[in-house]
Amino acid sequence: MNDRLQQWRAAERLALTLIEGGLQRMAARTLAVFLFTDQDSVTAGEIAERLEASAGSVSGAIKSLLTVGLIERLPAPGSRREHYRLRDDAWATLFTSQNTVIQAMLQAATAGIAATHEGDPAHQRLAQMHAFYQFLLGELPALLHRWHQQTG
Amino acid sequence: MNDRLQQWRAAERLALTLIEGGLQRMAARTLAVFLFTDQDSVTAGEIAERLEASAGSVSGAIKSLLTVGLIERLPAPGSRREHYRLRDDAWATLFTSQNTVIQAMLQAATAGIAATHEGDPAHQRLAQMHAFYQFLLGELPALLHRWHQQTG
DNA sequence: CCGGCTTTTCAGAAATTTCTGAAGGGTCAG
DNA sequence: CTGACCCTTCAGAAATTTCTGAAAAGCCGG
Repeated sequence: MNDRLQQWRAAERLALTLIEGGLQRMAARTLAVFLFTDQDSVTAGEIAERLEASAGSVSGAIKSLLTVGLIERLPAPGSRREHYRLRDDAWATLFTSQNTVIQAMLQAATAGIAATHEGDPAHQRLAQMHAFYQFLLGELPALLHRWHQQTG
Repeated sequence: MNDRLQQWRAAERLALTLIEGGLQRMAARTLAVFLFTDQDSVTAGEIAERLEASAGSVSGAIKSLLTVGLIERLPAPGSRREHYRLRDDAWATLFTSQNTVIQAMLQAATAGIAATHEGDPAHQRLAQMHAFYQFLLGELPALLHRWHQQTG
């Protein structure tokens, strides 16, 4: 029946999922708009209207999405308003942004290893942690490579 | 010099990293204790003392760590207190717990695809999203398999 | 079965995160 | 140069998350 309603529901559900995945609330809702819009690009004002949110919070959300690299600002098409759209490799980017977490884990493990003595149980546990994240860090580039090849 | 101080600092830093990774504050600090303790297992009371936190919050943290499968309750060694320790495959488990997020992403994308028409830009974007997470979901089992092989 | 020691539960407090609304800045048309 | 429009910034408000403290429940030794 009502396609619009269906889409609105799907968009809201997706936003909730994105929040689960670690995005901030308004950033997640904004990203959902970028996904579900029928236009090629949208402006901050359009997002605010669609989400019934203040211009301020939308501005903040856009800023964070830009920083992470999920959306991009389009070369101004002669209009006064800035246009944005979802980047092509947005999902891979979102996934990759966890690499920083992995690196942080590695560093934390390394620091812990340095602070403990060889034989300590803590030392061993930290070594295991280090090994796992080292492994992960090594695997991810190849994983993303396979993805890019597949879409080729 | 002061090993204890070094270890305490490393533990706190690791807790902060874990929080970045998505854990709740107290759960992260508790996990850090499990990593850095020199004992084989610890009790809730010991954790509360070390973190200078209330027994209540420690109880909540332990509960959540148990649920995610990062720690395990040990068969009572004749004592009145429950003993817990870090599970061997804790880190792989922590990583795997993101699979649920991936599955949720897939479902959200599927719902969106169903709610849009074939030619729509939104339809295409959702299809791309779906493809990526489908790919990821397919890769992860093999990744974890390689990890388990490597450790032997 | 009782007493003491632990842990769990939960309502309220504290802290943190997130949103809004208004002021300010930038840009383009005229 | 001016006016209109839109976006950004930021202090304060609102909402959510997280912690605590006290009460209650569980468990073991005696």
